[in-house]
Amino acid sequence: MLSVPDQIEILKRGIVTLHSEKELAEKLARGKPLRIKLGVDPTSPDIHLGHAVGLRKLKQFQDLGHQIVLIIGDFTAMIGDPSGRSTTRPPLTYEEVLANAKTYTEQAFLVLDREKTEVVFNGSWFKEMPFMEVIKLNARVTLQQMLQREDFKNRVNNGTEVRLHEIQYPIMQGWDSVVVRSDVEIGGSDQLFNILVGRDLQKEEGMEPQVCMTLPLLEGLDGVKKMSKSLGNYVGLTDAPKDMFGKLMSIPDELMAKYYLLVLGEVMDAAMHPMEAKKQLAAKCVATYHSEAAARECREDWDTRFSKRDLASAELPSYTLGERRDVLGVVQHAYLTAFQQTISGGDARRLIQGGSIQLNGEKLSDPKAEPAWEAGAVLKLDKKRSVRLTAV
RNA sequence: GGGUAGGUACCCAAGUGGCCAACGGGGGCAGACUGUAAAUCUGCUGACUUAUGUCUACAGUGGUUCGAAUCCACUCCUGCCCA
Repeated sequence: MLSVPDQIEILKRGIVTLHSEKELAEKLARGKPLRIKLGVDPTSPDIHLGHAVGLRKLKQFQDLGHQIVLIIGDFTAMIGDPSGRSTTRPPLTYEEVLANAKTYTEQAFLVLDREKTEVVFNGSWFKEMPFMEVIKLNARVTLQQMLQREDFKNRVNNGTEVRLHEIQYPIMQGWDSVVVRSDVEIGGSDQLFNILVGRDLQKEEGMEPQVCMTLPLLEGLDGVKKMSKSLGNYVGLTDAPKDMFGKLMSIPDELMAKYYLLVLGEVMDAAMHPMEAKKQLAAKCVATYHSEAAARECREDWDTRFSKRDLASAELPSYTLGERRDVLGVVQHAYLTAFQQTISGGDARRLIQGGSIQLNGEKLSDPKAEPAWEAGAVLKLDKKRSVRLTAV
């Protein structure tokens, strides 16, 4: 095992807060593997790069020989973490949560070492908890403490509802720490309050409080809001290589340095042309979650399609005409067969009239026209998607 | 429990009998411009193979009316004040 200062040096990289470095040093100094907790709520089936920030930190701990405890919040997911939210989360059924949990852990192991990770479901202790215990737990936290939280405070002030189950969330997350006897808990910076509740509860149970470590939140593709599935501004770990590459290319320039740091754990070369820097970011990310080969392919594909604007020689999904020959029908059919996406006639019409639909570079702006479709021709559907006609 | 203000499209929000598929903003999509992005400008943003057309939609159910998001009744839901 590395020396304490060396470990701390690695672990402190890229974090926002650490309560406290002294406590962490003391724990590390004992020379025994620490129990590192990260709780994730399977509210959606996919993990994205935002979640991966925490997982990468865990991996560092894991590589240093510590024990990772990944808590799957099957129970807390049904409440939904109110952190940073301005409205109550829509409830999920338990079946949905379990299904999500399954794919979730699979994806977490794209980053973590499966063999060395302890995975527990918090439903295993909350599901059967007697109401008496719930009351006791609740007695330990005051309403005033809860209302200090920015998100609750804002909601109260704005007259938006705050449901009582939502204020249970921090208590439950804190209790998780007691149950798994964590030495360190990791979370996004919005988790600070919740993690600190865990410290309080541990102290009350006569345990040594966990060290609290928070990480920056990764902004999503829009560059402003936190990356999240519900906002649709995320890059999924299992996104197809080309999607992953394309999405990363669409992030605002200002965000690149942060992505380099949090997604790749690297420092961006500020001297590099932004375009090149972004391509490398995208390629490295694809290489991490897919393969080097895939990364190279994506990059070449990107260069042909966008940098050289040479759709003709790019590799595109092939598309075979259906019954209908008019532009409107073909567009709808192409979306459906090549991308499994149903678009309404209205949407198709809007794309056509907006000039998005192009056949070999020529705009097809009349929905009812029946142009001469030829095998090998390139039909552009929208910014990112084109198809190549096969048989006619 | 009492009083009171409300519930309009993805979100905020206007509209208070016909001119309403519903102003405006945000968001989203597309085009031009680019470096892919940002910024800017433009168009679009309920569904139906554009139709002076039909259907579905202004919390829900019923009603009044030639005609309702708009009026009435009841129901459900939320905020605020009081208990």
